[in-house]
Amino acid sequence: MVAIKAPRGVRDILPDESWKWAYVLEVASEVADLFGYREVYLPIFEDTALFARGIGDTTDVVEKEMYTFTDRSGRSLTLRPEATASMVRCYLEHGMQRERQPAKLWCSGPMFRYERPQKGRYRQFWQLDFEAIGVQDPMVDVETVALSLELFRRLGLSNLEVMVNSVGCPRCRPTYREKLKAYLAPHLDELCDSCRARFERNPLRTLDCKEEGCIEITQGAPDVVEHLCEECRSHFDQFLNGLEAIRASYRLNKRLVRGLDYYTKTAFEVTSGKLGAQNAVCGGGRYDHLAEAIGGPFTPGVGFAAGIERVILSMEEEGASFGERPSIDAFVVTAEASARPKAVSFLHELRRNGLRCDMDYAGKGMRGQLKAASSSGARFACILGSEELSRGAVAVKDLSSGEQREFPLERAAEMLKTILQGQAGG
RNA sequence: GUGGACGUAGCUCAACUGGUCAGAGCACUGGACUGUGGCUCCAGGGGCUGGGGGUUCAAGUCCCCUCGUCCACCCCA
Repeated sequence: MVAIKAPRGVRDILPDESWKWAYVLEVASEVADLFGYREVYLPIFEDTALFARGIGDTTDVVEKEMYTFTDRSGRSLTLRPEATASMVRCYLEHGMQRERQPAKLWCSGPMFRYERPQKGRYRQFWQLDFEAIGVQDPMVDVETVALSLELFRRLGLSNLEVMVNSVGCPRCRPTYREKLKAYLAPHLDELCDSCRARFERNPLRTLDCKEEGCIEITQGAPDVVEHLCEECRSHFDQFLNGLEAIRASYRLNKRLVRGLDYYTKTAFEVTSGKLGAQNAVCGGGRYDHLAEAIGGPFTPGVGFAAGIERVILSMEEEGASFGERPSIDAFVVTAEASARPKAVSFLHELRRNGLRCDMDYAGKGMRGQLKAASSSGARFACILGSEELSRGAVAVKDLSSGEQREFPLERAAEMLKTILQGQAGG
């Protein structure tokens, strides 16, 4: 038993799993390239005010889920709960408005939220984050959705549902908000506790409630989409037309209200039918006033984040491929311990030729070394025996067929490389 | 933060109503096979039964606390 264990809600990604992560990140990187998104590496902690102002201080994330601490100089810092605010901060800080717009950026990395852990929900979790900052064109919203769908398509996810909605803007939302409140007011005592609390602070969120009673009440509530201002209405129509144009199947979900304050106009979420309660595999939308909230000039933007843990869980549930699991080409074996220096130099030679290989360092006998070769998954065992060495040769055994041949020691690396490349090529 | 289930070797799990119950399989190590793996057989290492307290002649088994996991709520990725 180890004395100190990993804190609650965080976990180690072990080798049996890490190669799957590498695959997802590789595919994400390819798709980013394909869509013209450039990668950035952002800090994992930021000034607390960035999130408090950017995300909104009445949101659950800011109110009760942040890992906030004071550093030695007394500054309040917070482990990022999401990446969008950081991305916009990065854009503003580096004056990217001077470049061609929109700035299309992506990043990946861990996010932190203090929540009760659950399947697909951790306190440290990884996201892929894609943001297009600087323009209001609804076609960018379409491209954002298209990017997420292409990413999931390449990852082999099929059991997905895309939900879209528009949450309006600071011009039309207040009007709608009042209409909604007026509608809800007479039913106030029938709503659940949390919805009563939402009524004042964020009435739109009552639409998102899963309580039977609340769902029933909100059934007849005024419709967000019906109350959009002309600009939002037009934006939403163009967005939906764009989705039709790329033949994306989506579902209009009038109850889709994102939990972060900065969303305007487009909101969307992709859910996986293969997950449990935490089934959102990606979520995002437009945030035209986020930059202003954090002290910058008006800077529209749209983007989304995908949860890597959930993507991988869904892929496993759907039996999707993670590409080829890394393995070894050759395992070097010595018959006598005296040949070990020779083995080390041979191993080095193989590696210089690009062959993935290994040898035993645990002092096993020849039999044990071959067992190790076998369980390592190596294609070949290269056996350095005194007889072979005396003729300047190495015995190369194909571990799947059992066939064994002798190669001249100084040409073995090259010959093995040729054999392996020949197979890779066809 | 709320509710429920659970916590025995690295992993998957046994141990009737508290009484040789601390075990098996897999994995690991070694051997049968003194220079040839995968199969088989044999042997071995490894657990203060998550931690702490209590009840009892006796607790893995009952009670309390705590930590953690899982599921759901909440919320979201």
